Amino acid sequence: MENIKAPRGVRDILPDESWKWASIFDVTRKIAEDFGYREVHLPIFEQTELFSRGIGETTDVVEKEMYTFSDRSGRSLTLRPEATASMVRAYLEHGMASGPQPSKLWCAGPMMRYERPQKGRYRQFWQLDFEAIGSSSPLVDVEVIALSLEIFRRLGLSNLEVLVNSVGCPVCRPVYRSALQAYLGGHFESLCPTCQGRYDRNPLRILDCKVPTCRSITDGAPDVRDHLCEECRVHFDEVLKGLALIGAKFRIDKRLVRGLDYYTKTAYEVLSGDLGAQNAVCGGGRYDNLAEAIGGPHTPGVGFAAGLDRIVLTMEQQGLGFGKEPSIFATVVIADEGARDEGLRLLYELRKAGVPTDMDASGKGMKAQMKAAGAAKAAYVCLLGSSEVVKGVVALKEMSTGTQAEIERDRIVAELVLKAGAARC
RNA sequence: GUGAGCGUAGCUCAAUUGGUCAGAGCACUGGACUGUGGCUCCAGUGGUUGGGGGUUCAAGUCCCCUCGCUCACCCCA
Repeated sequence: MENIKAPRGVRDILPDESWKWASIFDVTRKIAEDFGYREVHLPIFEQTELFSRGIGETTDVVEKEMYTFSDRSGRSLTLRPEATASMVRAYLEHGMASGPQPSKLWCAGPMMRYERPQKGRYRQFWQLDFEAIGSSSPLVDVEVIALSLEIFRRLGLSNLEVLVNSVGCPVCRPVYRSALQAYLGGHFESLCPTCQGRYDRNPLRILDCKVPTCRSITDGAPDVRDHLCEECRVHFDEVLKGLALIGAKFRIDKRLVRGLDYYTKTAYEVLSGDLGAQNAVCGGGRYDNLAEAIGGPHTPGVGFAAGLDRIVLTMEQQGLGFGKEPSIFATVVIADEGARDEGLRLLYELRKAGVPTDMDASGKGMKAQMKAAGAAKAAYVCLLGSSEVVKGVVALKEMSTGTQAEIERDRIVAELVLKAGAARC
């Protein structure tokens, strides 16, 4: 066990941090209920084809970021790099189309991508994933976006930017693509090398380039909105109208394109101003062709994924609170060995009664036990020595004030249950 | 995959031009206060200075390699 460390790009979420994560899950779970989304737990590995066909063979994720391996029977499996494809797979596999539509589902869990780690980017990262599958209504797009914004609102996040765009559909995207290529062709020599490479493979990505010269070229590029087909144009307008109606703050960004092939129509992103270069805290959109791509019937869907690691980073950066950190409520302190048995009994009576209680197990001196109680931020100490045991009492010390009083042994549990209950409110 | 910066006790960091430089604070454990925490004081545990090689009388301190971390490109949550 010497020198074995966690693999590159993964990390341990330790107690000082994990309780913050738990509080975010609490908030998320409540919002899911408020919006009518039900939780599912999905496998963290799937057949490789699910992702290669669903996300798109030529995407970066599939080409170079997947953890793919064969199991002992030779099947090719892949650690999930995202959840949407799994969600749609589960929807199809369990015939959810026969239930009320759309199926509104969510899940939370780790995703794995083989990338170079940097601020806000890990090889195993956590996402909150919400999907509404089985409806093509723009109101569902609105709901999904609104849900993500509600999460950030309740967590108290500020300095966020919401970008919305439409990436069209198989009917109009090729038209726009050609128009874009025609325009960019005139500036080909001025584009950066990577963009020149993107020109044929994925010209839409050039809109996203950060190189200043590319940006100034694309400033004058044709706008997707002028090339959407009737259906996509109407859909986009409805989404924008719906967002405006519910008072969502957002900006239309014609440069917004998504890296995954399955997106159609609505694409959106939420950016945090308090992260590094990896500033997307949430991204999503509509994927009406995903189900077919993985072998199912045509099934529209829309959803988003929010990055938990990045949410936590942003919240810490903004100095936001995470609710109350759990701590022990009472500590049983033994003054001498003659009280140890009684102390043990009291410890478990309190625990059974639901009072978070601890007690030293290693035979430390009383002073050390008191110190530990203080360090654990216990609100009360139940002090037991031989004399207390004989008298049938417990010396109850309130740590914040230092005051101490003797309570009858048979009343102590009820007393602490009461105090603990009051402390929770 | 590419580039830059950095790697000294659990944590945060010291160590003049290579020469008692392997230290401090915090944390932890114990003690001063033999039945009482948060303050103070004292002591102790803890490092083959990421690893390997080289230069030198002498290297955390210079050179090379390697591993790792961080940030950025790329891409995205």
